[in-house]
Amino acid sequence: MLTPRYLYREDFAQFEPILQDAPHRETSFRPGEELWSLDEPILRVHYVRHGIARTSFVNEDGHARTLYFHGPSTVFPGCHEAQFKLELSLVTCAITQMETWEFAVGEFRELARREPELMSAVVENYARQINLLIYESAHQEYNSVMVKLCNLLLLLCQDSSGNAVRLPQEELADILAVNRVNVSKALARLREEGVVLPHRGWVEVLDMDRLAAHCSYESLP
Amino acid sequence: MLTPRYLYREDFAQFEPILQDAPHRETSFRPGEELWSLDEPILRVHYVRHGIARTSFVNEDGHARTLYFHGPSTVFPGCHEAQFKLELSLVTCAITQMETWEFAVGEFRELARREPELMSAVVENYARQINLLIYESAHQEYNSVMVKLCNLLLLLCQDSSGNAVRLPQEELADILAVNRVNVSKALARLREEGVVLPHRGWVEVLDMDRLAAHCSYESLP
DNA sequence: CGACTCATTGACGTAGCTCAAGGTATGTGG
DNA sequence: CCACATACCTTGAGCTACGTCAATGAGTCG
Repeated sequence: MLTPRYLYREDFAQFEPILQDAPHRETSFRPGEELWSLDEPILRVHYVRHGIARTSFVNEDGHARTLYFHGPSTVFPGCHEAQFKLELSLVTCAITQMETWEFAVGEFRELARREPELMSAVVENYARQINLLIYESAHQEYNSVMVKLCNLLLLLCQDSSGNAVRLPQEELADILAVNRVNVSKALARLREEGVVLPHRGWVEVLDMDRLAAHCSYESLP
Repeated sequence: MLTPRYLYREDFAQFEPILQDAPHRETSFRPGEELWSLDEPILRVHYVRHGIARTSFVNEDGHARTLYFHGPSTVFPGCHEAQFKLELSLVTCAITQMETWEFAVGEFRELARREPELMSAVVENYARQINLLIYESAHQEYNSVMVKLCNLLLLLCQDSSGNAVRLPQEELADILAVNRVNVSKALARLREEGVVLPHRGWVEVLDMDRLAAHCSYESLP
């Protein structure tokens, strides 16, 4: 039974030889550079060789909500044919140095049709996205900032198999769609309880069990 | 450019002959009957011949959030292999009399692998779900109850190509994850403005243009 | 050292939740 | 056709979690 994941990685590792043989362009991005930008329809697909990118949705007022992170051996944004208005408001931004293989979305789609295994992996990947989004919109929405934050910290620790969440508080707030100040206040309470130790730019989890005790059922493994 | 849709229909109409030939079981459901229930892993796929179902996510505390509606010629929930913990909290319930063809999920998956066109339709369908969920979790979350409600009414009218939303206020509240009382209050304001006329069990939209004026950019066609 | 980003803390206002009481359509059985 | 039960809807009062604003502090880098 799988729990939601914010960081995607390794989902397409087995297809690297196939992808290498298919026509593509080798591209690289510096930290902060955008893989695609606002108002840009989705015409390219990236296979990540190295580095991590963040995809977020930018509202009319400029508020950005982080949706997920893409790590090595992942493909995004996908290969569906329909074009959605909302996709124009998505931004993907390299947060570390990145190397990718870039495909035209139509060619990637044809490749996937010829290779049923690859197509199945695309479906699995979409299913994982749906799972995360249902989790956020149907479950997290009802939780208090405190529970939301604990859920997020727990899931991020599971993603990275460690006890360090290497994101600044503003990033955490953007993932949760809550105010940065309230993230700080919730962390202060958790620090008093001895559950976490906030640092500049990252959060250290001291007591994973007590963190889990704050979490909701859907977030536990 | 497509906007989000809460009601799915006709997406798989062209595959009806293929599906008819594949091994399946003809099933029917009365209004209120559950196609699948809480704590039930997803082992079956339905192709809807007639009627409408509602899928919702049920929280620990019993709060249900409506995710989407499935109408004629749609397939759901899909055919991915991974099993997510969250899926145990999903409930699909017939809201009208329904006739469906039921497939074992594994067999449907094999069928889709043999028929690339069908697999592509599955991908398009997943993409549409992702689009709706991003809309809800990244966009609607920031809006006030008033704007949320107007967005929903507009999109539902587009789904049904009419000016009547045939859902009780409690259903609207469950889609928006807001309180039923606040839906009532927002509708009262819209009634004063002459935009809508609330009835028992449904809402009539009197002035579509002024309704759209309340809506946010992402919700407009 | 100064400039920058990131974090902390407090004061304040308000949107939306909860509770509660009452009103109005719809359906059923006598 | 009326009495009654059952949804569904309306409106108001009170509370609180969270957003906003603002001022200060603390780590990092050139």
